[in-house]
Amino acid sequence: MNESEYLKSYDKTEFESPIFSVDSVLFTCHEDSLKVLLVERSNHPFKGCWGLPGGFVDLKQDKTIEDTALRKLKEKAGIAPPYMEQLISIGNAKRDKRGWSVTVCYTALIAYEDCSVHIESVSDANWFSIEDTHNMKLAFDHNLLIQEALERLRNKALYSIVPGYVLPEKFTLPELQRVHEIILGKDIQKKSFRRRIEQAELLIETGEKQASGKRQAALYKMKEESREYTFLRNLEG
Amino acid sequence: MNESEYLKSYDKTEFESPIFSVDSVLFTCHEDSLKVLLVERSNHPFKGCWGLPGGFVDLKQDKTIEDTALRKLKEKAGIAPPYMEQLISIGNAKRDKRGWSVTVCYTALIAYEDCSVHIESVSDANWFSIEDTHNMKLAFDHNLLIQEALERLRNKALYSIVPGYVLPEKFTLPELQRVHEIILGKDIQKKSFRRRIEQAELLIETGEKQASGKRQAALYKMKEESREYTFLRNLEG
DNA sequence: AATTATAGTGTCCTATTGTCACTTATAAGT
DNA sequence: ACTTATAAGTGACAATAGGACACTATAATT
Repeated sequence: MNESEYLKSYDKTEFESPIFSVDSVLFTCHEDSLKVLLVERSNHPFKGCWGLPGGFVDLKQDKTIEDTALRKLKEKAGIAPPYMEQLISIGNAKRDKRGWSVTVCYTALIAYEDCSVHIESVSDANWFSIEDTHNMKLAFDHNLLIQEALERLRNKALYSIVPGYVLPEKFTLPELQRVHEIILGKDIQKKSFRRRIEQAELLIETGEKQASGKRQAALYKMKEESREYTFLRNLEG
Repeated sequence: MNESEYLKSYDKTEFESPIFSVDSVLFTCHEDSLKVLLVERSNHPFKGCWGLPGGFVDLKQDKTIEDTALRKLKEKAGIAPPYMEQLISIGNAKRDKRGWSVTVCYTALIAYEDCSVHIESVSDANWFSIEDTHNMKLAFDHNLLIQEALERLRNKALYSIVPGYVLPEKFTLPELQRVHEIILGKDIQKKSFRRRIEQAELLIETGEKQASGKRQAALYKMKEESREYTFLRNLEG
């Protein structure tokens, strides 16, 4: 049998395969607290429970699993997040009562301001403080996924400025530092923080200033390279 | 409809779902060269091509996707590797001619000596130098997966001693350093390398010495914690 | 015993972060 | 207009850990 004959005769329903879904842990920062987007499930299983935004691949619409994650995020948050990264996949016989199930989970970051209007308009989606989710029994193993995402984000805060993607396009260095401090749960030396960002030339100074507080802080934008950049040396964890 | 009624009526074949598979990039080090285990495919698609060891989940046998990866690796390498870590998942409409397909890919490390006998006994599996795989057209997107795994392994070599899992249980510091040098493709300062391992107390000195070469090197074992440990500061990439 | 190659150490240099006091800019109150 | 309070941003030195490289130690070979 040659390949084209094989492909014609191939029936993918012949072997039982796992249920496959895609989920996302979407973080933002608001009022000095790290938040995660949760969605109230309208269907079984875990009907009425809160869980991560996600769902099944639409084989017609989605070209990649990232498309699936983005499509589901856009439904709930209104826009595509400026930062998204694959976190982990979990697959086992127990996580879903319907049967053997696999999820690919993404981590994403977005500015609160960029989606607050949409989220407030959607009745079944809401931001929750990370600490609050620890006391909630979320759908499936979504508590675990949030925990994994949080650990990854904390690591990122130590050796990159990726956490900055929870801020609007233009932001100040004190704002960026505060985001890192919230994620790490501890204060950072202002000088250390600024110095490494300056040396690595990770930000573009817009020339504008933020008109708030006392002395006005300079506004910066992310460089595209900052997405990938990792410092040679971590901030001390 | 309550949950148990829902579960009874649930038919997972109702919605088309992607083909789902699990693959592994198994590395070892031998004769001053980084090797990867490849398997010659006996079935379509890519019949006759070399590809990564992997396959479909056996819903009866496998409890988790890691079980699937391990089962397939054991078939080809004879034993379970001492280090395994999830690398990435790739899922899209194009990677498999049979249809929309997802793979979860693992990276694993093993000592050459621990599986050479088995691999030599298996006709369809073999070690290939990383450089050689670059000139081979592997099945599916397996060239890409190897590339991703290699980048991850290089990173690990900069901030951990995880690459040591390509050595037998007991090994010398010069051997470990050589492994890192092979992976990084550049020499490392002996003193720097030894110092950081000593300071972090990552290895157990067995008290034995290796009887080869001129001066005999001390033999060490991995500590279980070394699997997770990351240095605060990288070796210079 | 001398030679040689590899294992392992001592020491100084360098780069980056930690610490913290200091200066600068702006809003608000007098 | 001047003062004051507060947050932004800088200067300077200490501490830490890797880079460089010469040195010593140990075993096999001659």
